Amino acid sequence: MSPRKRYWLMKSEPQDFSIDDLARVGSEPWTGVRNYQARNFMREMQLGDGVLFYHSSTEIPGIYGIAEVVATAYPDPTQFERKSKYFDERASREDPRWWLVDVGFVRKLKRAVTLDEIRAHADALGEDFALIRKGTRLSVLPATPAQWKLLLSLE
DNA sequence: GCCAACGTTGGC
DNA sequence: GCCAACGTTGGC
Repeated sequence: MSPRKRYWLMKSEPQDFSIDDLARVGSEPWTGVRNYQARNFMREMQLGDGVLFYHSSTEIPGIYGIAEVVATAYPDPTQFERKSKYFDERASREDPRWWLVDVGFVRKLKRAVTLDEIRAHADALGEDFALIRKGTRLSVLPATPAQWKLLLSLE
């Protein structure tokens, strides 16, 4: 028995990597996460888990598409690449520090669900939704089935 | 570009 | 173990 499907939200700056980029390449290793909490969430992910693809640091922040987990966690190769901006000299292949999953394109939303709209439903989403929790800047965070359903109903 | 909020680092 | 300094995130 495979564990029950779980849901997540993953942020990306569209100038670096957008939902259109994901649509073009099909799937992508989620490199560059250097936050332990976000890393730990990625290590919990299972094949087929649902991902809300969020655009941050852009004119209209919000959820722009749906993706899914297509490879479970493995060491982020950029931590070993000296030329990479994600290089981490404290990491070794025997003892990797950073892990990632591969994310696959599912579909774009018919229209974006903006951060403003998400905030307008803060009460229904509940205080455990980290995206709009004060002071939280996690780039990878969990969503409950109810939160997933509500967010996509705003599409 | 600004800056609030937060995480990490490193001296002590 | 404390905490100041620094770096990063991400909305505005």
